[in-house]
Amino acid sequence: MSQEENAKPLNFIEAMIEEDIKLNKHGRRINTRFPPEPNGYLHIGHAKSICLNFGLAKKYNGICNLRFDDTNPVKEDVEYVDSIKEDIHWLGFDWEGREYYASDYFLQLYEWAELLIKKGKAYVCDLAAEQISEMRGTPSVPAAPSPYRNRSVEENIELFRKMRAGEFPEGSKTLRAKIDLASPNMHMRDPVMYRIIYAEHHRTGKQWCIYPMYDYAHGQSDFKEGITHSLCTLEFEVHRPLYDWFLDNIIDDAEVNRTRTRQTEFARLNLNYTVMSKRLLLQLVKENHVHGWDDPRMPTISGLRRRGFTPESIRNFAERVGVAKRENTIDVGLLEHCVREDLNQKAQRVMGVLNPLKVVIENYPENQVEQLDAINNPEDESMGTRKVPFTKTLYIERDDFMEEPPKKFFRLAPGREVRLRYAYFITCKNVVKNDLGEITELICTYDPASKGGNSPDGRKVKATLHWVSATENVKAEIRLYDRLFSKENPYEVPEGRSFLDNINPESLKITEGYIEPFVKTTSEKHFQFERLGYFFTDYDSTPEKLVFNRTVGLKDSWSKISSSQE
RNA sequence: UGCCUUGUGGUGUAAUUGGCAACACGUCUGACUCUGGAUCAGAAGAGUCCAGGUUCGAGCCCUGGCAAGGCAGCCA
Repeated sequence: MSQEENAKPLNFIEAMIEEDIKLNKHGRRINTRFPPEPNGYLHIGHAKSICLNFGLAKKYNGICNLRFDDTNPVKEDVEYVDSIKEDIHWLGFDWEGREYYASDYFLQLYEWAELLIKKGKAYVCDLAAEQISEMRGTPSVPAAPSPYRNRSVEENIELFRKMRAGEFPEGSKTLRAKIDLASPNMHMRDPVMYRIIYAEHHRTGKQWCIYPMYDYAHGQSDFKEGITHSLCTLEFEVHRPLYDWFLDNIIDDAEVNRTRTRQTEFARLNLNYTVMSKRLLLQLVKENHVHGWDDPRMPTISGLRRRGFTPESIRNFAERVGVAKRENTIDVGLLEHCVREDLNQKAQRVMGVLNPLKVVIENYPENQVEQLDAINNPEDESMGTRKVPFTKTLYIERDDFMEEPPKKFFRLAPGREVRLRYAYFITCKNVVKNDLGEITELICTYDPASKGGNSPDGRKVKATLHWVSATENVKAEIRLYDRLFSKENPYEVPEGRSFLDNINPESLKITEGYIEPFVKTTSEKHFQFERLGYFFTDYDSTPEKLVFNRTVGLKDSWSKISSSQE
């Protein structure tokens, strides 16, 4: 551990771990786990948990397991386990072969269930789901006892074995823990441990027709793996007494129980301008509001990856949001800041014009093509330089010209001189318009002495524009992504409307752009289109048809000024 | 309604045996600049949910409120 890391304040989980280490609670052993249910794609909220669990293990010389919480075969699928593994690896973490499944422990769990039955701590209940629900009472009214609560151990064992053998129809019986019907904690009112489901499990196939509930599986799985710190989100807080109850009643060794796995809860990540629940993300996909789980507008890890986010930027983000127990909503601005910070250091610079305005340099030779030197990354000299072709007709960005420039607009205007990056100073001489009065092209002159971007007489210009040759360029499809929702809180809707009404209609704009030819010859994938933003080569991109996704725009102080002037 | 958890600048996160509330993002200045980017320098912005109490001194301790979230699936 470096001194710098040492100096950083600890979050409450780190403080707890350091205390445990000091007390030698687990013999200096630290073992965390990341326990996704394979029923959906991972999102940025999971990334926080992944960074936390794997990060803690790394920091304290421990290990972190990957464990799929696959106790509900009707919702789970291998498609999801594959994507989850890919995402974790992409984020830069490795479980080093410790890939486990709750379903690995089905037999052990079953045997422990028989143990609890024999101890008189569990019973087979014939009540239907609705009946159990009705009899459970309310937080202030105790539950009514199931009429099957006092079956003999022998009868319970026999029935439970028959459940396992497939002798009863789905939903007809459950195995319940016998705890406390009057507990103010609803989870302690004889919770269901096993239910009958005749569904094929993605790993165990048709081997089982009874499946353990989360509460009955999670703590024991942690215990089996020797997990020392079991971290989960706040909503599991009320489950902790149950987590402990099962282990307390299964394990007879007091010393083991003193030092065994313990659950600790932290607040999940929320981001504004997006939704984070798997259910809602699934709905967006199924109803085609987005183009799949990896749509670059999705807060999924695969979506962020396709958008052009880097693992480093996401890890950094997870670090900055911190870990605590209070509910929070992070500004997406922070996430965006983290990618810019990372990409600023790494991205290949390139010039591209998205909304072209034709410029003719009237005093430039007709068919001349000059190859000018351009710097690949001013933040990283080792990335070298490239050539950019300059010709008589060029494109500049329409936004970079104003016929009647307001105060503080420094760019091109009639009679004004600006620099074309890495090229020449040009002066706007004439504005050409069509019959509708729309500007169709600009007639400019250039100063041959300013080649490379500086004038020998020391003349200064106030602006530097990006540009691309109108004849020497490559066309590309540009996908301009923006926030998926136009409301900071997408759930905030008038009576009877849904979060879908808050989808930002401008979250995706597809346009065509002109990029300097270099973009076609490089193997780089992340680019900064100078003065525009960061762009990432989409999976759909081919040598014949380049496709770029806008990851995020550059910080733009002019847009602030111009919008405040309105 | 019962139980559990949480209340610190706009947003997050700190404040290690009580000792002038710190850091990041954002915002606003200014410098510099061949990206109105980056970088650098600086500023504004909370007196810690409220009310009492203990103390020389309370964000931290005590008492009483208030607010927000969670829990009543054979989901996780």
